[in-house]
Amino acid sequence: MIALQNRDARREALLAAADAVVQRDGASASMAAIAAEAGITKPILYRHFGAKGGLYAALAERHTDRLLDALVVTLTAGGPPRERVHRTIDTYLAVIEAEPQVYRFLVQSEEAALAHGQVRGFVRRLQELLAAGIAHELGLDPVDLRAAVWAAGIVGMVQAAGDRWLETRDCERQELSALLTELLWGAYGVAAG
Amino acid sequence: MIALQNRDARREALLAAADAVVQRDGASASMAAIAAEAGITKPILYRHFGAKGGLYAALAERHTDRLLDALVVTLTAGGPPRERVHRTIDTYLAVIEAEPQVYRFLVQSEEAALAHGQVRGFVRRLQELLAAGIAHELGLDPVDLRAAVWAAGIVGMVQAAGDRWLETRDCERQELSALLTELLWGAYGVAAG
DNA sequence: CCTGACTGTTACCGGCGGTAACAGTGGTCG
DNA sequence: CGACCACTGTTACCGCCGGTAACAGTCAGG
Repeated sequence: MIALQNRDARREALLAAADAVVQRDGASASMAAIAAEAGITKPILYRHFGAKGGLYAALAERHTDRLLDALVVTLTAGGPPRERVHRTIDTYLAVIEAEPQVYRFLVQSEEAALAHGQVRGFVRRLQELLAAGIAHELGLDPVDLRAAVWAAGIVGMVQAAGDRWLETRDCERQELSALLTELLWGAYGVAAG
Repeated sequence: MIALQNRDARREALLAAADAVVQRDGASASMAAIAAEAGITKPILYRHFGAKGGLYAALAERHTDRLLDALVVTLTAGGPPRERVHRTIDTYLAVIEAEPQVYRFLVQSEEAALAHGQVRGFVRRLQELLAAGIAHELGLDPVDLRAAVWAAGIVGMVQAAGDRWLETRDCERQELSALLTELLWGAYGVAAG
């Protein structure tokens, strides 16, 4: 039975079409639009992905895996902690700069976050990844409260600043990542006293 | 003409009904459900608020004004900067703890954020408020890039950590606000080296 | 040639946001 | 008094969405 082989290829093609539509229309892409982009009709989409959440989950997984891999690379690279953090923040910003529509889809779309109950939200996975890194670096238990809270806070910090930057574009990317690294290293506390 | 007087009272009643439905059903409250809660039908809602975004904007404004007022009070209170920041974070957490549904509505609802193009998103207003505070405290220009970026980052940090905490509830509120204040004062940088 | 699995379609369902068009009601004028 | 008018309220509809049932073509294997 060669159907299974074609099935996977088809699934990839459908995901590519969905990706194109999301990049064009934003997170409000409708199933009919995605089906039209792929040159087919809605029921085929539903046969492949179940509900809309399934498609969104599969779509999100592709991008999150890519981004998380890139972040792991920079996070686990050598060098002093501060430079490593700076490079990691910059990597994140570079990705959201290159594909803002995809990024908005990952972060804002409720469907992607609540998808299938299986693929957790992109932000959640990022927090967990960073929490593990922090716990390892500080010699804490992997499920330490401090590591988890700080990871969530740092992810939110970079994400919110990145959101704002995508809309204002009022500085160079390097400058933004430098400012955030400073903030993370206590520059605000020092300046405020 | 006493209609105008009644109009405002009616508007308040409708907002109260919408508030009740949102608190019960979350951000996915439908216009029909809100109308039913108020004992009327949909077109009346639309006559008062235009589109759904208008209602959501009005609803958001109520809560944001209350919350922003509370935050301004703690932010502008006396005391050393670190204690002030700690108290402000704790105020924010207390509010989202007391009314998580309202909070989710304010932060997650796209309608509230994009509402009418007029009432900007709650998060945006919070960022601007904090940016002004930081710029004032550090003696910077009110539109200084550093203040804007840091404000956005800090708001995102507290919000993300608060989100996570609402779901896990794995510590006391005071502990969480203390951890976030530490992070803001550079504890992570110090620990990481 | 018939059966059955697979791929594809059309046509529908219920629910949503939003609106048009009409019905009741009570003041204000000639 | 009746004609008018502004206002409040309703029902009934539109188009779009996510999701699905039911049917049509195609092709392998007995």
